[in-house]
Amino acid sequence: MTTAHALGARLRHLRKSRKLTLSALASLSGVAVSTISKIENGALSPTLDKVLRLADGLDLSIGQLIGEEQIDDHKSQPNSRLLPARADDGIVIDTQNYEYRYLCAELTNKRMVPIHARIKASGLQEFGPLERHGGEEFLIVLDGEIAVHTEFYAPIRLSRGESIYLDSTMGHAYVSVGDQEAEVCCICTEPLRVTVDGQRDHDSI
Amino acid sequence: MTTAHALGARLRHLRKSRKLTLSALASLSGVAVSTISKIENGALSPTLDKVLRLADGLDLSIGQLIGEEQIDDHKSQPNSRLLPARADDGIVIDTQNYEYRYLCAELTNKRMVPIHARIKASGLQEFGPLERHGGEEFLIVLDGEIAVHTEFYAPIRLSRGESIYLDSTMGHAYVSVGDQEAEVCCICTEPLRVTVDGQRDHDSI
DNA sequence: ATAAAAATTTTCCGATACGAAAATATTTCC
DNA sequence: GGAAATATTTTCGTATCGGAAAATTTTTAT
Repeated sequence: MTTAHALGARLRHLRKSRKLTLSALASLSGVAVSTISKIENGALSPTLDKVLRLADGLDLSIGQLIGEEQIDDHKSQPNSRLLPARADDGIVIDTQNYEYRYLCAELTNKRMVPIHARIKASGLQEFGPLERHGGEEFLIVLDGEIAVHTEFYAPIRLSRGESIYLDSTMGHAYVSVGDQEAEVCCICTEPLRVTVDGQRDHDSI
Repeated sequence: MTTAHALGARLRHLRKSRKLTLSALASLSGVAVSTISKIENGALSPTLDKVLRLADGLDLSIGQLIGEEQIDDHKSQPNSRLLPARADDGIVIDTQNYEYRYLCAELTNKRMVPIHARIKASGLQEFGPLERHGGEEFLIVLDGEIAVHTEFYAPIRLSRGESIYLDSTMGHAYVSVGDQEAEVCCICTEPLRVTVDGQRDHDSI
């Protein structure tokens, strides 16, 4: 079975990368050397019991050992990435309601997605159905004035310098108020495929 | 053994709460009825193989089935929180280098920490040692001009509307350039205890 | 190159997981 | 209450897991 084999390879890799011998891991985990060897070679489909002990010995969660869960470097491994976004940098996506500009898009694997947007729509009927997606978002008005329409709250007006935090799973729409198109900066916790011309085709807000 | 028993109880609870019979779960997971029964009664220490199939049948990750990992509401259960931050809202913290204003602080358990700040320091020597903390941060200049000093990069200047994304584990400092104090909006992925008068005592940037 | 040491794989066998079917318990419906 | 239906547990045989020790392979040292 492919899963068993995958686990074997994974376990071996994790053990080797920590420079542990079979017997070292055996004493850390309380699983016999021969058993670990067989697991690594896919000659055995281990009981949960053994897998939990191995995960414990390797100081991993079972999800991490199995490969379901990311082995997270965020906390342990200090990164040192940096990327400024100049005035006209960024990937621009133009939609009915917004003109998005993805900031710092060259920096991948970010935990936040910062977006600069011009808000073109100025009324809910013009906007269409509320948007919804995973995660949370924070928005601050850089210029102009906007109204925030949501599924469960009365509309809220925000002017320059004001901001809002909301759960993106709740339907929401930002529309400009007044004559000028408002500018905002929006930071999302999860990327989303945005609809352009009814087709989802861009990593987006 | 307590672990086996715990898994049994957990599995039974999860199955019942979904109103599944043993045979229903059996056909969902491909594990025999008798085996599931024995696992639930702690009469058996199942192989990883079976546990993975059960997790799959219950539409859970193995971590969630085992109880190591939270059964997470973030993704499945849409929240609907919302909080606007008005011009003079927010918790203000005054330090040597910055005057912080925590936005939307009443909304707890956020995945991002938005902060409005006035940058008081205007030179590195005035600033003191670089700051560092966990997570990542995104900063956009609302007014004025700043210089970004970091541990590993040459200083970077940003003026109004420009922004930067960086790993907060890298030493960093923002200082105002020119005569006026710059205003910025900074969003962090992790709260940090900030030092005031040399004592860490506030949840902060 | 050879011996010694260390690491890994294989062998062997007792213990146990697993599934089919039988036995028992529980629920449903007159 | 009793019969039928449904759900769960138990039984039992086979397959396989798991550990100790033997056999093999790899590494280290001289």
